[in-house]
Amino acid sequence: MDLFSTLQEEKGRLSQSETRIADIILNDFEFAVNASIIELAERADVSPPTVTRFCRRLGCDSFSDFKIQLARTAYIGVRYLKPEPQSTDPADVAKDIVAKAQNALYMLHQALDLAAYEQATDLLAKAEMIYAFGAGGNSSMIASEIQNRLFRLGLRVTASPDHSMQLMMAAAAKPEKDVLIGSSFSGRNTELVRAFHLAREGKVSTIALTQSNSPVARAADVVIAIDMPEGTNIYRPTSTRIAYLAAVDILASLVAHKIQAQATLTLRRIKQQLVTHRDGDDRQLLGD
Amino acid sequence: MDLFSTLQEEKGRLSQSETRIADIILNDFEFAVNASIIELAERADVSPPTVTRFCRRLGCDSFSDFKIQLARTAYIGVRYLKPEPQSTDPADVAKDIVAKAQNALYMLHQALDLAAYEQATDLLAKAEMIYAFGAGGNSSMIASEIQNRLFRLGLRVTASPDHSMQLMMAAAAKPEKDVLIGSSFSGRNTELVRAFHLAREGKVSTIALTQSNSPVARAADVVIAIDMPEGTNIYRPTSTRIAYLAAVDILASLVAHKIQAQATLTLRRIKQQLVTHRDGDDRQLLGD
DNA sequence: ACTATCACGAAAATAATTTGCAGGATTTCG
DNA sequence: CGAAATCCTGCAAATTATTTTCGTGATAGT
Repeated sequence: MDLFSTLQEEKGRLSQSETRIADIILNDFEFAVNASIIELAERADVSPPTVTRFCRRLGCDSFSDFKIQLARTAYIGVRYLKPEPQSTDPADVAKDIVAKAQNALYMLHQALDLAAYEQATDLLAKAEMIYAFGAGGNSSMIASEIQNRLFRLGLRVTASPDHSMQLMMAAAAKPEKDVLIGSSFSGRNTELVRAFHLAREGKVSTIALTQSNSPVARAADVVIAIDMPEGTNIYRPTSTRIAYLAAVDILASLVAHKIQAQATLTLRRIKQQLVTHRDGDDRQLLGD
Repeated sequence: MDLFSTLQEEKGRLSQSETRIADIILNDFEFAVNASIIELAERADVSPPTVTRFCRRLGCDSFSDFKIQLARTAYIGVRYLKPEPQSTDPADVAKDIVAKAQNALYMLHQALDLAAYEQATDLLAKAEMIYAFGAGGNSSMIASEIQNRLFRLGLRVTASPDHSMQLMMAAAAKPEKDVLIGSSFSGRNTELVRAFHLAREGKVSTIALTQSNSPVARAADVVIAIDMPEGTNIYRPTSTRIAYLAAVDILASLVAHKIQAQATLTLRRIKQQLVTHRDGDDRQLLGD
C-alpha cells in the first residue's frame, strides 16, 4: 500500500502533534522528503521521538524507511494533494500534463479490481458479437478504441457513438451470445443506461467502463470502475482518459491471452496485409 | 535530471568498485533503496566511504539524498532497464501495461522538444482552419483527438482518416492561413507524406506527430517527435499511443493558453450545452 | 478523586554516515 | 623505463542522525 492512502485514512485518529507532522508532509512535500528527522521535528514543533512514532504508526520500519516510501509514492502522489499554481510556461504545462497522466495511471492500478476484469474478459472472449458504445469526445474514442483493439484479435466487434443506433443495436443483439460494452466518463449518460436496460431485458451481457456507483454502473452486469477524484480542475477528463485507455489495454491484453491461438492468426493476417499494402517494410507492427 | 539517466551516462567513467555498486543498484533495485550504506557497501565489497563518494559523483548531496532520488525516479525508470518476464497472470499483465504506459510518458517528457511544441502552438493558434490527418487505428484516433481537443477552444478543425479526402483537403486548404497536422506512428505513411507535399506546395504549414527522421517527419515543417522503442509483445504495441495522447494534450493546453480568452468563452458555451442537454448535473466537465 | 492509559519530550544509547588521512595502484610524462 | 602525479580505496576517528529508555503530565474512564 502507499503512504498517502494510509495517511488519509489515519488522519482522523492522529494526535495533535502527529497531525502537525502530517500537515507538513502534505503541504510541503519537498521539504518532507529532504528533511532530516530533526528538521522535520523542529518544524512541526515536536520532538524527534514523536516523529519516529509517527512513522511507525503509519506502518514504516523507521524514519528512513518512511522517507523512502514517501519518495516512492511521491512522483505519483503529490499532485493531487497540492494543486499547484497554474503556470503557463510551456515546460511547466508539459510537466504538469505528464505528471497528471502518470497519476491517473497510478490510481488506476491502485484501484484495480481484477475480478471484474476477468469477468469482462470471459464475456468478451466468448462473445459472438461485441457492441462497443460511447458518446461525447471521450467515450466515443474509448468505444472505437475497444473496436480497434478487439477486431485485431479476430473478434467481431462494432463501435457506435450514435444514441439511436446504440438502442437499435442493443435491441438487435442476440441473447446470451452477444455482449455490449459501454463507456461513460461521467457515469450519467442516460441513453447508455437505456441501452444497457434494453440489453439486460434481452439477456445480452453488459460491461461498463465508468465511475462506480453511477447510474451507468448500476445498469451493467460487470463494471470496470474508473474513479478519479473529481471536484477541482485538477482531474480534467484528459488525464482520466489515459486511465480509460490503459484499462482498455489491459482488457484487450487479457482477452488476447485467453484466445491466444485465434488472436495470433488474425494478427498475422492483418500484418501481412499491411506489409504488402505499404512499402514492404514491416517495421510498423499493427497499423499506423 | 533523474538518477537513472545520470547513471547510464556515467557508467563508462566509473571505477571498478563504483561499477560494482552501480550494478547492484541496477540489478536489485529493491535492495538498493532499502539498504543502509553499510549493507550496500558489504554487498558490493567496498567500504562505506566509497559508496558515499559514489553518490557524490552522481550529483547527490549524501547517501540519503541518493536514496531519496533513487526512490523518486524509481517507479518510472526501472522497467525499461529490466525487460519484463512474460507472464499471463492478470495482475502481472495489468502491472506491466501500467508500467509501460508510465514509461512511455516518462520518455516523452525526457525527450520533449519544447521549441517544436511552441512552433506548432503558434501555427495552430493562428490557423483559420486546421486539418488533422491520420490513418490506421492508432493515428486516426490521434487525429480525432486533435479535433476533439481543438474545437473546444473555438478553433475550426476537421479530422479525416481517409487518404483520398486528405489529399483533396490538402489541395483545398488556403495558403498561409490553414494548417495541416498529421500523425503517423511508423513515420512511413506514404499517403500522408503526399498530403504534406501537396500542402507545402500550396504554402500551407504542416505539423507532424511522428517518429523523428522518418519520411513523414522530413515532409513536415514542424515535427513533434515521438520515438518509442516498440515492445516485442505483438499483442500490445500500444503504450506509444499514450505518449501521443499526452503530446496532443500538451499541444492543446499550450494552444489553449495562447488563445485563452476565446477558449474560455467557447468552453463555457459547450459546457452550458451539455448541462442543459443532460440532467442538469454539471459534474461532468466537458463531454462524456 | 483515583487509576489506567496515552502523548510527549529530555537525555542517553546506539547506529549510521562522513571526514581526514595514508597506503597502494594506475596513469602520465619526461 | 622510471619518477611524479593522480586517483582509488579503506581504516579509524569524528560527526551526525536516529532510536530507545524513562519519567512527567495530561486525559478519560470508573
